[in-house]
Formats: sequence, structure tokens, C-alpha cells
Amino acid sequence: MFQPLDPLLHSELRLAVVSLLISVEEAEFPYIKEQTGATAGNLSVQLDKLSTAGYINVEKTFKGKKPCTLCRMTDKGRKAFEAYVEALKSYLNVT
Amino acid sequence: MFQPLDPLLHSELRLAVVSLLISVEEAEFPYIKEQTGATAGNLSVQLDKLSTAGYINVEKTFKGKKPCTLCRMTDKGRKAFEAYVEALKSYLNVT
DNA sequence: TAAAGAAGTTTGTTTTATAAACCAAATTAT
DNA sequence: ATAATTTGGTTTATAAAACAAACTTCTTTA
Repeated sequence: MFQPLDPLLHSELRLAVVSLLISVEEAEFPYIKEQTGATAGNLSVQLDKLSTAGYINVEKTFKGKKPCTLCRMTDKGRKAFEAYVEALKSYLNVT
Repeated sequence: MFQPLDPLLHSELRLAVVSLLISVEEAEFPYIKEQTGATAGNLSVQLDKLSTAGYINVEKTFKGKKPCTLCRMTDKGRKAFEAYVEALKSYLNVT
């Protein structure tokens, strides 16, 4: 009847992050922060969780002398997102 | 960009309950429990929250001598669900 | 060289989600 | 008749999550 929802994705901020990364394929911390409206602290924590789960890849580089945190989806993350969307449909009466 | 998600609906069990009630218009506690796979305790708590929010109506009646808890959506609940689904779309890249 | 800004991280608090334990009434078994 | 089980839940306790405030480090600007 109802398919279980991946708790890692069933979170407003993490879902926004993943949704964003899926469409852009690569984004920097401040950009994600701006687009999602998250605080830096919350975003940092949620990126960590997604990264630990292997859903995204976080690369800490430098842009000139400034630190630059680059995020991109992994294949695992993309698949998880697709599965999540499919599962959601069982709740939304969308065929 | 991303529309806020009503926290009352953005919960696996409460979403399942609402999704169920929207399609059947009325259901008893044990049926909801069975369909959602929830424990009675968890279901009881979540029904309370939905009821307190005015999203569902909970009527305690009797079926012969047995207690019978009947639940149905309210208009407010139906609207909230529709709004939630709309908001979700901003995360799913579904047009 | 002091102050302010950028880019994050860590820590602490408040909510949530959830199951275990509990309760009361009704039914079934002995 | 009464003990045990089932039904239909509620209350309570705990573990996890979400989140923001405070902090850190480096950099740029006054």
C-alpha cells in the first residue's frame, strides 16, 4: 500500500539540497545556502549526513585563497532520489 | 524556489493517514492501523496531532458494545494536503 | 593593525517519532 | 463462574532529528 520513505531524503532541507544538486550537477556551499534559505549550521549538518550516506560528494577545495566546498550528487544519491519520488507517489494518489 | 512543507503533513505516518482518509472519506482506527502498518501507540499519537490541527475529525462511537474510533478528513485537512502536494512539486522537478 | 566579512563547524536545546508499557472492556476457554 | 485472551486504544519514556546560536579560522578592508 504505502511504500516506506527513505528518512534521509524525507527531510525538508535535505530534500531541497538533493533536488537542487540533481538539477545543477554541482554547487558551492554558499549557493546552496542561498537557494535553500538554510542557515549555515543546519546546512553543514545536513550536507554531512547526505555525504556520510554516500548520496552526495563533498569536495573541499580552494577558490584562490578562499575555501570552497563543492557538492555533487553521486549515482547512489540519484537512485535514492528516484526511489524516493516513486515511493512518494504511493501517498499522493498520483499515477 | 522551494516552498515550505507543512510539518504536520511532512511525516511518513501522518501523510499515510491523510492519504488514506482522502481516498476513503471515513475510516476506523483498526483499518488505518492495518493499512499503514503503524503500531497502535504511534497511530494514536499521530491522529491526535492531526485532530488538534483540525485536519481530521475523530469521533469516538460504539459499534454494538465495542468502542469504535472513526476518522474523516476536514475541509481544512483536504486543503492542507493539496497545498502540501503542490509544495512538494517544487522539490521534485515535476511540472 | 584593528575591525569586519566570508565560510564553515561544533554544540546545545527543543521537537519529533516511535515503541513499550499500560488500561479497560469484551470475548473465549476451562 | 472465573481465568485467560483479545480488542481497542492511551500514556509514557526514549532515542533520534532539526535547528540555530555561538564559535573558529582565515581574509580582506578601513
